[in-house]
Amino acid sequence: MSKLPEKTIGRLSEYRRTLLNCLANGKTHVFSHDLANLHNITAVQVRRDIMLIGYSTTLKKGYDVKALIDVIGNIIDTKDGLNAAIIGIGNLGRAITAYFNGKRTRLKIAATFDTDPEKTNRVISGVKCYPISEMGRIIKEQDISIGILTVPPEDAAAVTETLIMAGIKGILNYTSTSLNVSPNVYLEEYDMITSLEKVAYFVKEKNE
Amino acid sequence: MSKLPEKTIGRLSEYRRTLLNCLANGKTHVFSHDLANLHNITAVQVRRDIMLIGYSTTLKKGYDVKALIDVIGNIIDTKDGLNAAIIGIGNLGRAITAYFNGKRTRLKIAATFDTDPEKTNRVISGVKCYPISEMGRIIKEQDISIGILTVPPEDAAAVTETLIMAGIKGILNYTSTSLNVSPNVYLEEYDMITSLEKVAYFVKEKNE
DNA sequence: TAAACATTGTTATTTAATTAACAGTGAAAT
DNA sequence: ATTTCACTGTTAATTAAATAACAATGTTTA
Repeated sequence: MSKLPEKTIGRLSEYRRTLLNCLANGKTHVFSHDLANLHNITAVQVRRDIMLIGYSTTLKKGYDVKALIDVIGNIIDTKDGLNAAIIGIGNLGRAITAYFNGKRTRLKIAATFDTDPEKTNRVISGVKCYPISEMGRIIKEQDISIGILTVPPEDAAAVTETLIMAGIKGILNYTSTSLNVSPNVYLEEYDMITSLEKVAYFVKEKNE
Repeated sequence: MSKLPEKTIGRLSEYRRTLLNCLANGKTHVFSHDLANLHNITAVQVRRDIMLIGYSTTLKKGYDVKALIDVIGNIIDTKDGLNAAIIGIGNLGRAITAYFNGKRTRLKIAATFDTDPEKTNRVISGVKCYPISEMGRIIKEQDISIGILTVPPEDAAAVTETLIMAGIKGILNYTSTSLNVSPNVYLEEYDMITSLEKVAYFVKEKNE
């Protein structure tokens, strides 16, 4: 089951979100073209992704929602779940924490970190905030394997080093500082300014 | 100059951010491999992107930082600038507004919208917040062409419809609801849960 | 000055991702 | 029944993106 395309992984996560909605609305089956419409992609794309993860149905009544949720879960989730931590509990850190927690069973934000003494040693957005100085210890104690960076750009490099020393396995970097990590740490970067500038560019393009 | 690859546009935005940093640090020239290292990509990729936008240098002392910033600006920015609006000024909306404004000269967040009367008709993160009921009017008055959606997922579809009626040209959607828009509106979607799940998947992969 | 080197610009190749094409098959319609 | 239809699964073709290869050229070094 290894070697799934990166893009497919992203879509599987999205399919699951939609499927969970379907389930909540009492739908038991869903067609490939329904999923496609809900995600602005083609039905072929959906079927191909689902083929790649080895699920298939003999019925012509669409995919079994529950079964498909489980299959996707077995691909994306680990058996025992993973813990993540937010580093920098400003507006963005809070947004992510509040938005995410409780939504998934096998992935959770277990701790947050900050330098500001006003924020540390309190519970923020439902999660305890620790001083960054204790980060190494807490990460090991709580078995945290993913770090989400929402610190000011000038702190990103130093924080990353601490994270890696503490044995973090994956980093999701929301700062505008591009990071350099060894290949055994998975790194995903996202910059909101770039996204906005991209939209601006294509808006300009369309109007020419 | 048209038909630049989408990925190139994203990288140009990132190069410019780095170049502005270089300028602030007094660097006047930068090698392709310097830019590459700063972005975790190859020097070939950098040179190719720069080739595509038609900039070149005869010197073997790297690219002229200032000149390159200008060339990228002429690609990405419009002459007169574009205005964007945040819809939903919760934690995420605030984070984006505060993070973005003032960073660029030809792109700015000109207004924010919310339904909560506690928030409306006040200045939040430096920008005036209007009630969503006035969105159509304000968008036209202030010539806003980009909408950034940070509302709860259940409101996304309705807000989008209003935006499009008001003549918006591009949408950056941070809600978990996937949108359906006509092809003359540029749509970019980003979901943080998906990103986090992707990181979790690849962390799992690496440890097998 | 000439040789060695470093750097860019560009074409060719490879790889990744998407889309098209279509065979197979159960369900519905006649 | 049997024909038509609607869907799925999968291979083939296409398109987009990244990488490799290398010629051209200015710079440094001996």
